[in-house]
Amino acid sequence: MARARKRLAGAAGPDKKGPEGKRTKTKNECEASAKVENSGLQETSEASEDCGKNLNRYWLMKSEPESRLEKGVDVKFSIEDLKAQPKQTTCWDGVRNYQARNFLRAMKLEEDAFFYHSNCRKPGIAGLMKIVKEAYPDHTQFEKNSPHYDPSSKEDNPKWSMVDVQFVRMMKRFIPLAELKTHHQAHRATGGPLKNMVLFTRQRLSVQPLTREEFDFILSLEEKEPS
DNA sequence: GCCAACGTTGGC
DNA sequence: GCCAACGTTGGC
Repeated sequence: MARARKRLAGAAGPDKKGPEGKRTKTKNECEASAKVENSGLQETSEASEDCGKNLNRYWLMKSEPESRLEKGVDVKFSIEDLKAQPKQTTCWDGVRNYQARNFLRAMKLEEDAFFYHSNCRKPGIAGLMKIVKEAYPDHTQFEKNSPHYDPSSKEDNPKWSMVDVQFVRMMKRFIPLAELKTHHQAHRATGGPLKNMVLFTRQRLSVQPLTREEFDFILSLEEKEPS
């Protein structure tokens, strides 16, 4: 059950109603399957380009590898902590942002996700994990002692979700945020694969999608010398 | 520790 | 429904 507390996502705090509702965007042509009902994030491509087989999506999930107390509870959870879990699996609890939650709900079994270290001395991508259980209610929203307790959420209509993730491997080398940013900035000029990477276009979003091109490009960086 | 970015709250 | 105040995220 992992005591682990992942980083909550985005602004926090209890809420009332949430910017839900007007989630309409959808890519209709692909129908039912992979629709991420969230704002106008990944505007173009992605979801729509592969109605055929790869409805697969790729993800980046942030967690804090260094100790920090939140309501008296240490929220530290690094990739080493994930490796140390039974079956190297944990539930990704504590996400309290609607956009991030909607991405959690869009995740499918076996999809890949980068494990990102945030709010630390060396921010960046540390490793790879995969989704091993699709979205279900985050129990910590009902736990009064949890830093992520949400008194406005009711058991018969849970507001927040989580998925289970399993460690896959470490990156062959750690990919620092600064390096990703350098590529992002270059790609904005050249039209390269990281030009729209959500890590830079939507700050503070702790669960985010990547395109296949972004995912593959980042994997290719493993083979290169640090820039 | 600073502070920019940005989501949320609540008065009006 | 606008928008200023406020709180959080997270790099530096």
